Amino acid sequence: MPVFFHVDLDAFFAAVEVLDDPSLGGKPVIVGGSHSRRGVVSTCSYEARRFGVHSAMPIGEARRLCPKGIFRPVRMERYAELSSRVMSVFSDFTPDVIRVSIDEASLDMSGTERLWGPHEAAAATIKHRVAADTGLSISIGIASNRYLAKIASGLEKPDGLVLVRQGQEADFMLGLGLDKLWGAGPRTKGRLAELGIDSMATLLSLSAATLASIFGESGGGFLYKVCRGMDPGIYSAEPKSRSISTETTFERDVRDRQTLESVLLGMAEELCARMYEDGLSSRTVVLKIRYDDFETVSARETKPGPFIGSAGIYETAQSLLDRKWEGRPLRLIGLGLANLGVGTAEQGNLFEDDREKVAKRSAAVERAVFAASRRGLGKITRARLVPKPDGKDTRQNKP
DNA sequence: TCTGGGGTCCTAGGACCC
DNA sequence: TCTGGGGTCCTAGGACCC
Repeated sequence: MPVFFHVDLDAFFAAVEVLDDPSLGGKPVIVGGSHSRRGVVSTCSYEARRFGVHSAMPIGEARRLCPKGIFRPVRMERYAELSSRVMSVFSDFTPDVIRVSIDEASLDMSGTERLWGPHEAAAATIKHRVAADTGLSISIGIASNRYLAKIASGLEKPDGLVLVRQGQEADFMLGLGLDKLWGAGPRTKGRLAELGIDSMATLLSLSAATLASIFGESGGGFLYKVCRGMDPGIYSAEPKSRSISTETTFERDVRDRQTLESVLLGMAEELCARMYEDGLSSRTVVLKIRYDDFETVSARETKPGPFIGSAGIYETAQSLLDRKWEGRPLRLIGLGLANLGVGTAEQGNLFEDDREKVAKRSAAVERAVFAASRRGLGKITRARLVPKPDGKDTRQNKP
């Protein structure tokens, strides 16, 4: 019998802040936004949630709702470190651990009763181990498929443990409100409400064909399965495409081309370095801009062959900016690489003309520079990225 | 009180080829 | 002269998640 545990760290970022500063225990801790005017809440403690604060809420609103809240910036490296320790605990219980996000994992615990006893006992053991090794608290959902386990893990947070018994999958879903459906966001829920579908039972009464006609083949199929307690296959496959991206929201809107270009140049270099580190290559650049009225536009360009070095990425970004930007003030700019594949550009089938030889040589130099800066041999950067002595660096969270 | 950053997947339409 | 599907690649936008 297949059995999956879904494990979710409770208020993870806020819990780490309390762990590292125990005087925060029992207080409304709100992580996010750093010092930015335009930040949002990333995670907050359960004490803060009692004031109505929640994830993705603008920091200003959180401050208004919870004036005595303790606001902390995001320390992603520290969270990543603890996340790794927690994940390694999970690996002691089963070799099949899917790390879903920094604070969640899906464990295939099928056939582990001999080793760890009944599932609820095993879950309790995992909780103890995580608490002993890291001081953190987790919630666990247990079910015969990953989707139900995921739902179950969220029902009794914090420190929750919910088991969906074999054969009870459909009944379990029937007992839940539509608000508990994972994978149906505000848009889908709104559409369901419009159609008068206000309960799991009503949703269950609709045929697969009806659902597909309303929500499309994929969305309809998802809803059809999920309300029956069947696995829609949320974490099953390897990701089809990989992409990496970076974006920044300016402290104040920007309409100066020079500023935008220097931000793009820094982004091109950062993305290029990440791509090399992961041993990937890409032929597609994606530019994203958001105007002051929040209108968001993207543009992409795919080249016949992979990018070699950051120069080509930067040049493509510039031409995309030419094509898309209307010159109105921007609140955000972002750059990404899509269609990432394994293998460095050198291994791709490229024409060996002279220009490319030169490009390769400069890419090799660039890689050496990235490697050197990773080893801490001083910060090497292009002159254009150094803030002018009199000017302000408008980039946020970028020292 | 305005709305972060990093991802994945889906859809619809166009281009191009057979 | 007009009309077909099917397949693949690409683009832009949107939904959703943590």
